[in-house]
Amino acid sequence: MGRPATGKRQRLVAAAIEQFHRQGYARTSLAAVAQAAGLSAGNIFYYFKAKDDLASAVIDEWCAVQAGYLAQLESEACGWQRIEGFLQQAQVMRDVYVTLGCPLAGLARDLRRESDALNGEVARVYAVQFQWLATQFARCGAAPARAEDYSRTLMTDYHGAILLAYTQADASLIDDAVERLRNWIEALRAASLKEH
Amino acid sequence: MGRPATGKRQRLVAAAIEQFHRQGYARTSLAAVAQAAGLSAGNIFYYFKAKDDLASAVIDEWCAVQAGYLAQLESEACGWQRIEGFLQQAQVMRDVYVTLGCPLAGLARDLRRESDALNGEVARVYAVQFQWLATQFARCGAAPARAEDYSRTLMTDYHGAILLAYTQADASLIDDAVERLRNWIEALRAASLKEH
DNA sequence: GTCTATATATTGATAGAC
DNA sequence: GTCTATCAATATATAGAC
Repeated sequence: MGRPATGKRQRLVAAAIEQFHRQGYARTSLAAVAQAAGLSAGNIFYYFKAKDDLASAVIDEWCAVQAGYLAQLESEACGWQRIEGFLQQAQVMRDVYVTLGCPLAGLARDLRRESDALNGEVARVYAVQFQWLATQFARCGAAPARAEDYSRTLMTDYHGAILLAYTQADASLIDDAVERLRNWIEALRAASLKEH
Repeated sequence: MGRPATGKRQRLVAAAIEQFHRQGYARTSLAAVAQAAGLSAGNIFYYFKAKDDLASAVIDEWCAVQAGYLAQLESEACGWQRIEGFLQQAQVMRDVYVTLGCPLAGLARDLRRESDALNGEVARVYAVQFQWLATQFARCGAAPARAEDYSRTLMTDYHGAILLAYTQADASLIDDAVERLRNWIEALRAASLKEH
């Protein structure tokens, strides 16, 4: 790969993730990212030959972060508890979401408007969540089509709550949605127990 | 007000609305907005002394557009039909939402990251929707606290669907959410009829 | 292979002409 | 009151030094 072992590339990606989230892609200058990572202004172009490439690396990192988080969740809990564990992410990150919004939603908008090349790349990160949830619902006994439908319902309500909590600066929209979804999951579980 | 009668100001706002939606706030140059409105590059600063002021005018216009749309809905339908009419907005605008996302959500992100002065201004536009829905639910017989809760539930699912339809470039997420919410509203209506 | 000095383009904004 | 020529700052990107 020819990547240097100094870890500067990783530091650049980490700095980019934070600044993209905080200020958005367009407003974040490569010079600022380089500086935050301890490099001189123009040096970042050695590691990423264009701003697009840095964005691409950021998306890859988000995919890895999400996959890692969900894998950990899978090792810690079982069945319906895994799905409820997913909801906890919104509460753990609540204040960040209210202040800066969901980083994925921000990136999705920024990158789709900025570069055709990156169009749809962020969808991959969401797809990780969609698919993981569908898998969990299926393992809880839902038929494949049902499992996917449940996943989409949960994702829609979940990310809608994060979005509006951000725009309205009102954390209670997240709390309410999480409670609503918990009740919904409980009802599904009760119904599935009845069947057997 | 001292505003010119030529309508140039209105044309600037209209051009800004479209370009902010299409490319985002940061990437939209004032020169491009001026040109789209038929003015020379620097002339826009006569009508808006800073980019912030143009953004502020755009938000005001969005508030007026939303209020106008909801007032029309109120004159065309009654009771539960009004709430179902609200859902239709997502289906009428479906293709635009999938391609460019919800313009309010885009503005909310852009402006909040760009300027502290405009922080929370976009919340006013969403608030128009929140409040209108709560009013309609209340008129359908829901207690005030319940009506507000219903409004928040509908808004969360509704805007979540628009968001994910955009990020995933998948219109069916909107269709599914609208159908789900229609059924939910029908269930509420049936339950309220039972009470009386 | 790693980094720095510099080019080029574009931006938001202003001073001042008509 | 209306608009134009121009500024100063900042951005991405490159050529080439170490």
